[in-house]
Amino acid sequence: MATMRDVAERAGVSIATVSFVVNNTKPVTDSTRKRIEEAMAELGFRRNSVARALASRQTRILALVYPALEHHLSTSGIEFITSAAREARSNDYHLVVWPVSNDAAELADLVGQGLVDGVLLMEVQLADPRVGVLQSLDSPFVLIGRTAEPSGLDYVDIDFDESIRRCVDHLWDVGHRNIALISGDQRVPSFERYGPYVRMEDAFRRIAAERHFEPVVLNTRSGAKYGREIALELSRTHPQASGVVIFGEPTVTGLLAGLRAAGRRVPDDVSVVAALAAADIAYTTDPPLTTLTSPGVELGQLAVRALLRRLSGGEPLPPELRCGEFLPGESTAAPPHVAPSA
Amino acid sequence: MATMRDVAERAGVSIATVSFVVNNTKPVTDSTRKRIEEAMAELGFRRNSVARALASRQTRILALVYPALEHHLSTSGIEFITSAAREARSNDYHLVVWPVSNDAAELADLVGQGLVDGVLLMEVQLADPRVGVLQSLDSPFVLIGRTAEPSGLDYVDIDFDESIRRCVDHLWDVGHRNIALISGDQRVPSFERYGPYVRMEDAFRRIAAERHFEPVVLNTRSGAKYGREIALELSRTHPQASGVVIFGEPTVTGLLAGLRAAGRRVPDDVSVVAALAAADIAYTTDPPLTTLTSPGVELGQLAVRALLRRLSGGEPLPPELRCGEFLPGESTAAPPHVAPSA
DNA sequence: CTGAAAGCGCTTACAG
DNA sequence: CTGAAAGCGCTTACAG
Repeated sequence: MATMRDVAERAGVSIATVSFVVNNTKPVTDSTRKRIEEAMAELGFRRNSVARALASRQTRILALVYPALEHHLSTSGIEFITSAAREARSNDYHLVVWPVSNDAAELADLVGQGLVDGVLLMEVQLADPRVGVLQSLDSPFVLIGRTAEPSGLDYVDIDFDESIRRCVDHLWDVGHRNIALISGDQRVPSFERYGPYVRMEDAFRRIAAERHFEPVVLNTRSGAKYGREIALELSRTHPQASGVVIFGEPTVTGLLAGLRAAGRRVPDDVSVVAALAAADIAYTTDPPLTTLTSPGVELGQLAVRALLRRLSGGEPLPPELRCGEFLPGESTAAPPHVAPSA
Repeated sequence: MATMRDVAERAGVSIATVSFVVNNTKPVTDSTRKRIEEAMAELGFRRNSVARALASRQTRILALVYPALEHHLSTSGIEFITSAAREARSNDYHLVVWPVSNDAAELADLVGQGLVDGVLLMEVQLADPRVGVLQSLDSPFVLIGRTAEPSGLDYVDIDFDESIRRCVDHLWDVGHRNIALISGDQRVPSFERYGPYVRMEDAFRRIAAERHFEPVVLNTRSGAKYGREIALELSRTHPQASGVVIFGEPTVTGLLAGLRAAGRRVPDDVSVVAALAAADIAYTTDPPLTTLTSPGVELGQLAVRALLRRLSGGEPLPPELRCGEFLPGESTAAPPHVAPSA
């Protein structure tokens, strides 16, 4: 591999001047720039990114941290990663994946290596020990999600309030008055005070209060298997619930299978809205699910932008909350024995 | 951040000696080792990985290359990535994600930066231009998948032959004689001569010849939507097909929805086997799918090991072909109008 | 067993 | 506009 020294020699200039044209960081006469560019082309020069990182004190590498053991990555999680990696690349950054546990020590160890300029933190808990670690190490970071008190922190997150509102509104509008939310199970260790669960439930209760209906909230672990089980529980404990908003891609497909197994027809007996799922999910189910999609792609991009802004030393970007798209399907209809409201 | 120089000063030794204990690369007396370790602890020393990379000429970073635009990452793709990242970490390596197109120039550009010690190449085509690039750049690499002529190359791949055989055997054993394979669509540009499609179809035809049945092969783009469509096409063009082996996670769920929409019962009218899907998929469908799982986790680990072996300069690891697990579900049964063979 | 020193390939004040 | 030189924080022959 040709180095800057090789290029400089061939072009008859100093390596500093080569650096100036490679990085376009100082004015250089057209003629010497041309000589240097020719030399680079002839030698097939490629700037060594490690040497640059050491000298410039920035690696142009970002880390994506997610607790892989504890949280299965959903389709939207995948979209998020791919989107973040792509946004990073288009800014000449790299993205490393750190599937570390939700444990602060390992994260501190990794950040301490000095390999990355900043960190994207996925699956944030309301009280997340990793935030303190990052702050004390003085490492720039952006949360995907947010803590209980995120003021002053950079974050992008799903707008749970608006998301749940749209799902409930849809059910309400077609006539449902007995609406249940199926959220996640906070008793699972790494999901204690898990932001999405808490925020969805809060939003749901708030909306129920506004609308004067009795909120039914069930909690289940994530996974198709558990979705199947919760379908049975719902039918047993809340047979009157005619509309269901459910979070989690694998869980909702399990729910449909479970409802069918329990002899309950969708949407004739029960209407189901899949909240924050992939758009594709409607095609995978019968009937096609009414879906509020997850804004994974958008959040991935926004998160990287916020982090890059922070790295540039510029004015931090304001937090962003995003909602997915509402895609009507065939899993929702008027409740049984009730005429839809005009 | 404390540097080796700081540690050396505090311990009253040279930085070389500090390096020897940090890397455990030369014998050091117990007493001076102890002094150095104390100094490191007191200063909270963490070795700077960028400086090490420059000096030692290895970054200990691996790249995972996948054409994100062209190929949607499936659940097993994610399992693969997470598994690879974890195996890398447990060997003190990092994994960067390069969602680059299937285009050789961009890959050459990235590798030329010298950021990574080696490359994992996903979604390999039978004639893959990226292989030549990597060879000419002299960059160690491992294929996930393989080209038409992979001899001499390091690779890990799914054992398509055995996978398809297991799926067909299962259908055959319960009495099916009209068996169809639903594979991918090679007319889609980035899937031309895509290894998995070609190999599955070849295997299927070979098995059909052995068993003396007429192989039906349909091709469809990947995605739930297309799965739905292919269900209709299958019913129209091959109504006699009583058993179906289908590849692709989103596609199979679409197929089930489409079959139901077409009024065909699973497994009473048609038996369906999901080949190389996530184990979880059975829970998401009604009936639960009979599934041959994808060995994503195992392959991720094997691929990284093969690459690390190559980097170590040791004897290359032999290629590995892996099959998933066969998980009987409820989507397969004896064909209609035919008693199962004793 | 330990140290002095060169060097990895760049960037970046500083001078001119 | 261009160059000489220090320095980023390590590793690694080479000596002793």
